Amino acid sequence: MLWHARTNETGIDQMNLFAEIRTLVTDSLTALAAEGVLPAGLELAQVAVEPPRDPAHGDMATNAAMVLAKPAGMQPRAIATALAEKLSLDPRVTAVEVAGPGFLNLRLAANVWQGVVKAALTEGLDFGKSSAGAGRKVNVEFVSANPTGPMHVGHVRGAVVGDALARLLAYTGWNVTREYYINDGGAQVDVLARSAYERYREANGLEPEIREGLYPGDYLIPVGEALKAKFGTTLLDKGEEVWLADIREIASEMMMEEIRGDLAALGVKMDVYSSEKALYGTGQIEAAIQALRDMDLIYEGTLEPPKGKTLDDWEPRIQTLFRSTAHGDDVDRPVMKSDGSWTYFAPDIAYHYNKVQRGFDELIDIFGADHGGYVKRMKAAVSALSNGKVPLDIKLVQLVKLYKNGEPFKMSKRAGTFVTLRDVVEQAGADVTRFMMLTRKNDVTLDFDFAKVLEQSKDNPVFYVQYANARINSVLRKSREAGIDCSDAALANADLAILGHPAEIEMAKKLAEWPRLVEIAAKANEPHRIAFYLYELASEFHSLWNKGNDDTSLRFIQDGNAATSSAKIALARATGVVISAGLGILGVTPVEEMR
RNA sequence: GGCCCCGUAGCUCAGCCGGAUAGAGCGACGGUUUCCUAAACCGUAGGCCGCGUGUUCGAAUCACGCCGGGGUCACCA
Repeated sequence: MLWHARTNETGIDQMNLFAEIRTLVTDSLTALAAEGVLPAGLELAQVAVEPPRDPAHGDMATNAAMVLAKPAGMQPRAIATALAEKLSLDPRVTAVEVAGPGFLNLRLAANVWQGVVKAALTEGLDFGKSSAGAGRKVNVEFVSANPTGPMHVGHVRGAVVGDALARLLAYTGWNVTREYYINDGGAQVDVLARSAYERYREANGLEPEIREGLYPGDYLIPVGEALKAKFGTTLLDKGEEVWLADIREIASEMMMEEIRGDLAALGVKMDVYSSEKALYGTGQIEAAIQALRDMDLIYEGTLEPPKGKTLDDWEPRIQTLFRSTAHGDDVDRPVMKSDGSWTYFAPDIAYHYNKVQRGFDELIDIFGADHGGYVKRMKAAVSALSNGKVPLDIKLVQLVKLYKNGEPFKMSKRAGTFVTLRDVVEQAGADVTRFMMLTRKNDVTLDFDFAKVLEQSKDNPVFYVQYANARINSVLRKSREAGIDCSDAALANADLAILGHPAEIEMAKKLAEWPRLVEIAAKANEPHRIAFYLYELASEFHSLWNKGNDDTSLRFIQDGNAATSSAKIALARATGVVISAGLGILGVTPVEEMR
């Protein structure tokens, strides 16, 4: 067999064709150096093996000759010619040509592509998995919504992006922790408590006074009932100094219960919930600040007013500041208010310090785009507290614009058009919602049209991908009815050399991109790339399917020819495997039928 | 004013760890159903990749400077 899957150190079979061919190229270059054709000790890091944009240029292209020309002190063409000769000795390579300024274009044997189909069938959902993460620990913090109410549509995107990223990293060998930071230490939970208190009065038959600045939502009515059940009427005539702390506790816990339910409805399960409030009184904040102080990064000082922005109430005041400018920030940031209490930043520093101390090799935060101004100081803090050893990547997730039938849909608490996560999931379904949330890069705003996401047409990428999977399952169903063994093991042993039609080879080539795509997406922390790939994969499949209309030899089921059928069904099933693996990373359930 | 993000086809957006003639969907126009699900497919038309300079063998991609849009900016979280 010319092609065989490689087993890496973690025991996961992987077959990344691009990586394999790159190894072939670098091995060949090393051999040329040993033969004295090339100088010894060339740096090969810049050597890339990629699919050429134009398929007419072949299956793989490498820039090796151009990258090495200068360090080797040779003409690109000379290197290219020597390398081409070496590469053409490999049985996987059927043609090598020097092109353009010095590209080497490779064409690969059909059985290489057929081998990809086999690999997908034997490896199943592990096809494309990698050990790039090498078991390193990564913490993905996302959602972290205030525990003051149910999650609304604005939180959905962050939840989906965070969860899909976590799945993607797990798929690539990282040891992932999903974490939610509960913002329960600030004034907003006092507001929650006061709002809940009014609902408590209401539960006792009094008229609630939902003053300006309190949370008016109905979702606090059950909290009022619960408070009545617990306290009866005992708190009715008491001031908040008596009840505030208790009610804050109870109400925020109930809200977190609500939020956990919201996340579950979306299919998101956190590994760890960390509480901001729990950091107070434990000395953790003080310890984190002290650690910074020990590095001479904390000082008492006065900030300049922001230039170009008029603050009528600006007055210089002495505050405790973090010298974040020493780690790339634009101005130093206050960690303590002038009254001696911590700013929001201080516990967050302690929280991130805690994450560093828990031994994570990398931290990722998913924030809403309105927190953009917070990125540099947080990175500065982590950089300082980890001695620059733990990278923090912060993904800002842009707004979701809601549409109903093409009309913008404004959310307003007052007008009662407050769209909750539950509303979205109930109307669109968790799968559709998740996929749609990943059809844009995180830093671009996303339109979400309730009518469109439920439409069954190509306009709707979720449907389009699911439809391809349904067609594949339809083929498998019919094949089984016809008595063909459609187990993956049986299909993997089919005579795949039958898959020789260009359209079939194209399909296999698309499958071959999957491991590489996963690798790139994980390296960039960009799960949306999976969604885009799946769309392309589905497109390739629909195309092949329709070619069967004109050319019956391209149909998957070939009546009366079991061997041919098995090979073609294997190709369909391999595609289904990759679709399932991809949807799995997005947290979307593949459907078997569209009806 | 500082910082961050965005600017690619009429519209919505991919591509951006530098690679060859820049892609997809929608919309427009023209085709494809005795056939494994036409809920699909195929084709045509449509681009100073915001502008400029630089780095490079090579720039949509990197750097710097502009322009336009959005976000954000000391005791909010």
